[in-house]
Amino acid sequence: MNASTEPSERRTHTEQGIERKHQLLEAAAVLFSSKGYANTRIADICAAAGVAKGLVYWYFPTKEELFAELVRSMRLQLRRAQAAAMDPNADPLTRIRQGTEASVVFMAEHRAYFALLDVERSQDELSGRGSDVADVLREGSDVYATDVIRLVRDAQRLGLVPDGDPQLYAVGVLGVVSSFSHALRNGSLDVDVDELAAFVGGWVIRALSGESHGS
Amino acid sequence: MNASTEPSERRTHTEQGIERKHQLLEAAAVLFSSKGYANTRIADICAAAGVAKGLVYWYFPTKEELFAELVRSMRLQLRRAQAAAMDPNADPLTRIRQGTEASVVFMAEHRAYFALLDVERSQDELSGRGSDVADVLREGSDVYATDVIRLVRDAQRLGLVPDGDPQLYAVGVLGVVSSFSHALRNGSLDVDVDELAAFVGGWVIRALSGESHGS
DNA sequence: GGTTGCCTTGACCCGAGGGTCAAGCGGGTG
DNA sequence: CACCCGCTTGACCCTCGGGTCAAGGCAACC
Repeated sequence: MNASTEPSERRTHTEQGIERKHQLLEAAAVLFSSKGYANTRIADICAAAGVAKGLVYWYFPTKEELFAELVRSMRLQLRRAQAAAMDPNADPLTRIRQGTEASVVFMAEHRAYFALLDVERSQDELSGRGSDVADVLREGSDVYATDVIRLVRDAQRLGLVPDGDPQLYAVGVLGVVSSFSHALRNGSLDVDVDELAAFVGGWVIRALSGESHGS
Repeated sequence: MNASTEPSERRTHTEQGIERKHQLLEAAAVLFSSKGYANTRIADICAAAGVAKGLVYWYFPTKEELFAELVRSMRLQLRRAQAAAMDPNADPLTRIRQGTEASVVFMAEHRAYFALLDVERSQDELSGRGSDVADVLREGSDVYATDVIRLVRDAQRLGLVPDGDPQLYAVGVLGVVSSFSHALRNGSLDVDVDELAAFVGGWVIRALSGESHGS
């Protein structure tokens, strides 16, 4: 009922072992995001990585846990990218725009992988019932929400955003990023990445404030 | 490779048969949208509808086709709701807002069922490979897109929306509706429906024009 | 050379679940 | 009454795929 998150019964890996694990995660990421979780067989992952099927279970307890690890890792990277992009001295609205643009760029650069985070929408797909994974996903998506909610509150306090439920604004902000991510992936959206990021940033700012803010 | 869309080999149904078919669709809708497509067993649907398992295959060739029929039906209803809400004499921007608000209301009223349309995002889940269903989904989501794109173009021509790729605007509009739909379903979003609709309508208008338009 | 422990293999197991089928039921029609 | 046909059943089949396992390598260290 636990294992994996951190302690208990953890295997020790050599240099080579760690690398092999990354290979598997890499292969899994590509397949999951192109064919979807359900349509990706353990055997596919192994074939892609060029190893035998049993090996997966040396590194991961279950398919779900392998997936969860991928999601955690992607999320960590994304948050780092966001944090790096947000100027701590800027006003909340600007910070939201910076975070949004960073998300778009990140998602474009990691197209394949980013699809995984999109799964948070269809969590239901995974949670047959209280699988540990379901928790990981839920708790994870909340992180972004609370972040944005806080920024929106700050912005409202400064009069940059009109009054209204901050949660609603947050849903809008997160949703639009997710939408463009999705559209960019399976879509006929062949625009320049920076252009797209700017567009989305502008979209969010206009939606939040009703005014176009300069870059 | 065809069957079902219309012709060939179609069974004739009695009054009772049609009703039974609706029962099955109803049960399937509830289960699919609460547990997801992959986690819903044919057996579950039958249990919920109180019939034997074999009966499903009297009315539907496969599980996928049953699903596709649900999606088609939901989409039809939604488009009707949108069309009814849009004033043919209003300006394009207003029409977009009306369509958006209608979508939100529709989605709130059909919470459970609407989840199915959300699946269009995770089409990949279904399309193990060129399954007919994948086509139905793709082609279907395009309908909304082209509609919105046309309206955006009109609005731009009238100077109501700044220049820029109409497709990008369309993705934003459709995405935000989908996002709020999703948030409302599995979410802590317990706001009044009309209030939410108004919020989303306003959001879209601001994002499109940079100005708040009155209701 | 032996031993310990990380790593790798591929054949195997087994439950789940989509789909089939032969049989039966009941109402309408000739 | 006999027949057809739409409808209903539930046992059965069979594939697919996640997960297991016993049997090896191959280092490094003693």
